Amino acid sequence: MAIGRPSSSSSQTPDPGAARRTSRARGIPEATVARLPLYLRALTALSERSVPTVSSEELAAAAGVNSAKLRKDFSYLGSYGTRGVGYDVEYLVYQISRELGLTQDWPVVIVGIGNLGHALANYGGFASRGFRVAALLDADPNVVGTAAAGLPVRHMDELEAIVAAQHVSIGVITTPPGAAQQVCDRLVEAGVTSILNFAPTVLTVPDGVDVRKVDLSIELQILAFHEQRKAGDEPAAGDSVLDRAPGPVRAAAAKLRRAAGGGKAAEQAKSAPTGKGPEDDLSAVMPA
Amino acid sequence: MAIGRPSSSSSQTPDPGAARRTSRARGIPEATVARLPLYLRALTALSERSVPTVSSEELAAAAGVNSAKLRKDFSYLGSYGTRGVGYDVEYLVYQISRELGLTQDWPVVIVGIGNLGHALANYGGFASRGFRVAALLDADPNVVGTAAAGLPVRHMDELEAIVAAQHVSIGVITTPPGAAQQVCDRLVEAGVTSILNFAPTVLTVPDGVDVRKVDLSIELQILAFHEQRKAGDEPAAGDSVLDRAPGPVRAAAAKLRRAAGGGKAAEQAKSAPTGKGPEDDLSAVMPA
DNA sequence: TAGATTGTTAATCGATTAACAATC
DNA sequence: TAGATTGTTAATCGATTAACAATC
Repeated sequence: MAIGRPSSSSSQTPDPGAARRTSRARGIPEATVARLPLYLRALTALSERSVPTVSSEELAAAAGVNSAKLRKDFSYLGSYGTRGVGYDVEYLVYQISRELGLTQDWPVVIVGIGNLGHALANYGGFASRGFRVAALLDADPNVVGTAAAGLPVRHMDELEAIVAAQHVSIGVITTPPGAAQQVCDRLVEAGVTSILNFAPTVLTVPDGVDVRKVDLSIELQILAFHEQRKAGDEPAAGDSVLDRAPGPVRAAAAKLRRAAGGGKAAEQAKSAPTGKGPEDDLSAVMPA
Repeated sequence: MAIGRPSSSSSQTPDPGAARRTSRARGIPEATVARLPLYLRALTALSERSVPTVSSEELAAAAGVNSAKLRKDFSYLGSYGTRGVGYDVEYLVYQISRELGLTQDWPVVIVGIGNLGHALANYGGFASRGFRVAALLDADPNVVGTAAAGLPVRHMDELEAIVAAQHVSIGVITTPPGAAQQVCDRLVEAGVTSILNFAPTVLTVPDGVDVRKVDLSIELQILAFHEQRKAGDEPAAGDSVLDRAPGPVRAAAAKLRRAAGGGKAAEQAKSAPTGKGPEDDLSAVMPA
């Protein structure tokens, strides 16, 4: 009954404490930190339109949150508003930028230059927020040497030198899932302490390294869950009556299935789209 | 002090209630729904290795969560385990797939075929979970007619016909931010009721339409926040002593700045990387 | 001053976690 | 039976929200 890699040290999702404690040290809840970029984006748009001040109600609407939450969030940063008036747009842009660490330069490396790596390399929203692409890296000799977003793709072998020379602390992984842990290990070994992982893999990292994950398919699955419930409250086709039977009946059915060494449920599982196949193979998208 | 579009109806982030209530109707908390895809992925890997059963401890490690949370999550689905033994892998794959609605076919349209649209069109993780790309759409005549992932890119004008003919209920927006709301409106008008938005824009949709958002830059900003705190607990450069002064002093300083019509803080904000510039312009990434 | 809006309080709600009885 | 592991309970924690006093 062995499974894959034991979680020898901390991995991404299971240490909500690490990140939480870090921010709690300055008293800013993680949920608030996650919303600061939304506020910053809305404020930047106002700034570009030369709007001098904005109320919590207006800014909340622009950011897509409710105003009580916004005021609560801002209260963790300090008292930056003026009662009866609102918030000074420019000042708030600066304070939030500073709080998020965006007033400094953050060199990042992107590893795995497939379509997604390309998309990220070209993403204007990075550069405008202090993130600078220090290097694009790939293991594939056919990709190395090509250009993406005006930068040459360099070989993975140069990783350590680049990280050291440019003081890179943030790495972005856009490799196929099979290469992700290995790439992660090398990034960490080279000195990277924050990783943004686009590969559908659970990464294991030492304490002190933060991993965040963006999963292109999970959001779609969550949408499907809710969509299914809109259509009429019935479960999907291919359903067995047993699946909705009371607990004890279900448990007995499960036992029978196991005893039969597969049987009905296993057949259903195999006919389901999630059964087998090249799961999560992003090689077409993400050469490494 | 006017800001952009008033939130005439519900928009994505501010209605945590809508999605929550939908799932609560069947008793499954939203946080649990969001983890089901993680469990499914781990289980699928076990299934491919022909592992027959798995304990909550092992599966939790593979999915990157703690085992108490996993058992609690599974308890909302029913009693699918066997005490002393664990969970039947194939059966659980099927049950979670069914719960997420992945045992049925979900045709999706992708609008905006830049690098990111390409990456998504090629993403193997979609097809293997019941998501079928019904059409790729773009407004740019130079893009229309080219091929991506073996499919022809079709013109936006065909949107309504495609959605109707193929019963598309899920749309993916990978356009530049300026086009996103307009595209969203057309999707909704055509009958789409779930939207996955990659454009850095707050979308406004009518009740009954779900929007989820994937933001390529927000995760990086959250990492920067934590990274900044690792370096030593000092705020970034460009800092004023006033910024860390007690509340009343800060408030007074803010008032002075406003009275002076900008002054020090505004200058700092302008020199900060988030000040001005082509914010969120993904046109290089996402032609529409 | 009167009106407007912030910052904070307190109640509520949902999520997490450890512990353990139930039971295979 | 003895060992293993689930499913559930209850405590704790963090996040959300409405309401309103403070105050511009």
